[in-house]
Formats: sequence, C-alpha cells, structure tokens
Amino acid sequence: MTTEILPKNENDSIQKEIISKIRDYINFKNLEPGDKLPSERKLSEKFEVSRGNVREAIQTLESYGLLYSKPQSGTFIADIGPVAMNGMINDILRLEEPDFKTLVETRILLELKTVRLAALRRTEEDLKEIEEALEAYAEKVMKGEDAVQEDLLFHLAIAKAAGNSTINTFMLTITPEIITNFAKYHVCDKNVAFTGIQEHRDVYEAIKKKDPQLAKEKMKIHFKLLYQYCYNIND
Amino acid sequence: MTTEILPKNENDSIQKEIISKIRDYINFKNLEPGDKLPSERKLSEKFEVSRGNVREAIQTLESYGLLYSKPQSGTFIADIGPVAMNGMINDILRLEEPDFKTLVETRILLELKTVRLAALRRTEEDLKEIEEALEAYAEKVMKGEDAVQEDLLFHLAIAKAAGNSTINTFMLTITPEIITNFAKYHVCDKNVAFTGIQEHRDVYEAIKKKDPQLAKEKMKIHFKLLYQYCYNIND
DNA sequence: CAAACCAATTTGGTAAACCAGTTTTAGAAA
DNA sequence: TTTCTAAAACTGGTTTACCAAATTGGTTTG
Repeated sequence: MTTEILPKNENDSIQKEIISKIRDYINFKNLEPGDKLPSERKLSEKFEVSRGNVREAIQTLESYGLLYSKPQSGTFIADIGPVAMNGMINDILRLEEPDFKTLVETRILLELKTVRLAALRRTEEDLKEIEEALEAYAEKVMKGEDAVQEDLLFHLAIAKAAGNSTINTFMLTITPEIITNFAKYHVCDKNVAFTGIQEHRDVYEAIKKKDPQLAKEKMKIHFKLLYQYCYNIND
Repeated sequence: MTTEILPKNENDSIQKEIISKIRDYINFKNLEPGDKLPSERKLSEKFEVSRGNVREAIQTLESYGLLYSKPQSGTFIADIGPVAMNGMINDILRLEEPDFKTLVETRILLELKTVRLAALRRTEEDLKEIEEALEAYAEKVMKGEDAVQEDLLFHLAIAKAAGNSTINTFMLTITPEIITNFAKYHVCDKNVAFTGIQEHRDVYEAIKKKDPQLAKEKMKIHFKLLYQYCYNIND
C-alpha cells in the first residue's frame, strides 16, 4: 500500500486506493462501455478490503457518471470510452481539497453571474424574498448584532432568483466552507457591516430595476474587500 | 406524507422528508450550535423510518456543513445559527435537478474563467499536457473518428492548469451530465469537429502566449454553437 | 466534601446476514 | 442435437447484529 500524499482521513485514502485499483482493472481487462464489472464481493476480496469500501468507491464513480449499477444484476461501464474513463478517474484522484483562496475566487465568479441573471430573470416573488432578506440583515446590523447568517441568506436569495439550478447547487456547496473560513480568518469585522447595508441596498435596487450591468457593478463594490484575498480578478 | 413535487426516485423523496423533519425538530427544540441531536436509533423510530435512511439524511446535511457526527458520541448542530440553518435547509430541499440549459450556461461561465486563469497561471508542464490533449484530439478527428472524449480531456486539461481546485471539482461534476446530454441532443455533429481543431489550436496558442484576454476570446468563439442553447450570455 | 475511579449504558460505525430479482446452467424433452 | 424449462447460483440493495469508543452516573477513596 503506497502512501503518497497524506490525506485528510483514513477513509478517504483507502477509497482513492480502491478507485485507482478499479481503474487498473478496467484497463487491464480492456473493459468497454456496457461491460460488467466483477461483483462487489469479488472486488472486495480481490482488493482485500471490505465490501462497504468497494460500494463506497463505486458510488463515487457512479456520481461522476463513469459507472452505473443495476440492482440484482451488476455494475457496468458507462457510455464513456477508455480514454475519457482514464482521464477522468485520474483527475478525480488528484483532486485537491479546496482551499480558501479558490473558494473565494469561485464564489466571486458565481455571484457576479447570479446577480446579473437575477436582474434579468427575477420574478416579483423573487424580489420580495430578496427584500425580506435585506431587511432582516439591516435590522440585525442596526441592533449591533452579528449578521453573518442574514448576509448569507441575502446572497442565497439572489442565487435563487438567478434561476440556474446548477449554479444554485454550487453556491450551496461552497457556502458552508466560506462561512467556516470567514470565521477562521476574521474576514467580516463588525465595522464592515454598516457599510454593507448600503452596498446590499444598491445591489437590491439594481435587481429591482432589472439592470444587470449595474447589479454586477454594485456586487463588485460589495466584494471589494474579498478581492484582497483573490488576485487576478479583473473581469 | 405530503407529495409536493414528484421526485426522480423514491429514495430521494423519503430523504427529503426526513431532512424536513430534522429541520422541524431543530426548530421545535430550539437547538443551537453545539447542541446534540437525538441518536440515530431514536430518530429512526420517531420518524418511523429505517436507521439507514436517517444516517443518509444526516450525512447529506453533514456534507453541507450543517451537522457533524462524533463517533460513539452523537450528532451535533454545526456552528451555524438557527436563521442560516433554516434558510439553508429550505434551499437544499427545494433544489431542482439541473437541466441541460443551466448545465451549459454554467459550463460556459466556468470555462471562460478557467481559460483566463490557465493563461495566467499555467506551468510548462500544464502547457505540455494541454498540447498532448490537443494533438490526441486532432489526430482522432483527422482519422474521421469520434473525438468527444479527446475534446473533453482537452478542456479538463485547461481546467487543471487554471489551478483552482474548487472550479476543477465543479467541472468534473458537470462534465458527465454534459456528455450525456450532448449525446441525447446530438449537439456535436461530425462536421463540427474539423472546425473544432483550429478553434482548439487558437485557444492553446493564447494560453501558450499567456494572453488571458485572447484566450477568453478564442474560447468564446469555440463556444459559439453552445450559445444557441443559452440565451443571455454576453459577458 | 470533593475528586477520582469504575462499570454500565449509549453512541456512531461497520461487518455479517438476509432479501428479492436476475442470470446462468444443467437436465430433460422433443 | 436443439430447445425449453426449472432450479440453483449470483447480484446489488437493505436490514440486522455486533463492535469499540465515549459518555454518564454512582461509588469509593483521600
């Protein structure tokens, strides 16, 4: 068992090990789309791991669309040729844990998009929900209380109004990590919050006016502080 | 049991049911960060579902950073206040299955970003891998064979060179869905591939020259066909 | 009276057993 | 030899039983 890079936990490590062994097996046997993989039981004894571990690895590859399982039948190679199969598995194996800088970089990218789309596509109901989130945020700040949660919900409301379920999913994925790191690095100080109210209002007004360009500009201003953490953003 | 929107499968449905019940429980008991949730066994009998289903729901909420489990101890509320907890769970529950249009819209957004970052940050090794992917693609096309896989790997190589692990993860997430839908809607015809070679070369040259603006322009041209599926892209 | 210790219970995690379809196979009939 | 059928073996999915760590409450001890 090769221990190349120390992973965050043991479980993640052995799953990657299994995935790479599955890749090797697919290559060795020249499995093509539609071909059947050995049963979970056989793989587990061949790799000398528990069946649960094998199932976990298969489900991961299934989530990337590389395999598919038919109940009471078997696990099969998806409709992806060997070249792409190898390339994608290798990419999956070398995926790094997202760090704070790339999280922020990605969040800014996504939000500058969602705010434009929200300005273009928002319904009256969307607008109302954004306004409610804005007021809840402002109220909290005026009381001098911490308003990180309300801040977050304002941005999520905009993402929802953008009407892009894929981006929405991504926003939800990175949000908790962002919060954790914000707290760790003390990005959001109390004094920032007051200026934040007006910035939020500006964004809201631009969405209300259905002006995508203005909305994007105002969001950029709102993200000015974050830019410090994130070089090479000048779109 | 309320059946609001028909889900894609039964399993997904009951998991959402359980998640909403967990949300209700957290609200009813006013659980705050650090508070302990009842054990999986108690929740399973309270909700009248199997313990496996409860575990699945908890793991989903764990993946969004809303709960965390300590072995042989219990499951706890993460460091997120009740307002954000409710907002995020509600967002999670109403997440729609990504459709083709939002997938393409998101892919274009991500790739226009990665190609810029790749032009700025690429190492010599990155460049070499991109070139290899390009040549493999061109070779396949010249032989008149299907080159969807090689096309995909070229784009993934660029994403890798962008050096943003978060975006990279997202690219890997949507790629299989894109492929599936491409095949379904016959987006990539054979005749497109020949013009694709030069377009790929242009993108590659721009990355080689470390010209982010040019790289983005060339990628835009390459995505011209995709634009048809995706209105409101004019960034 | 407080602190330290110990056993019993509770916990999330995991491996084993079980289930309901599917696939293969062996055998009998034509 | 071929074809059809029934049963046995196999499969992924699910439930159940078990495990070891950690918490808890009571007891003992300094």
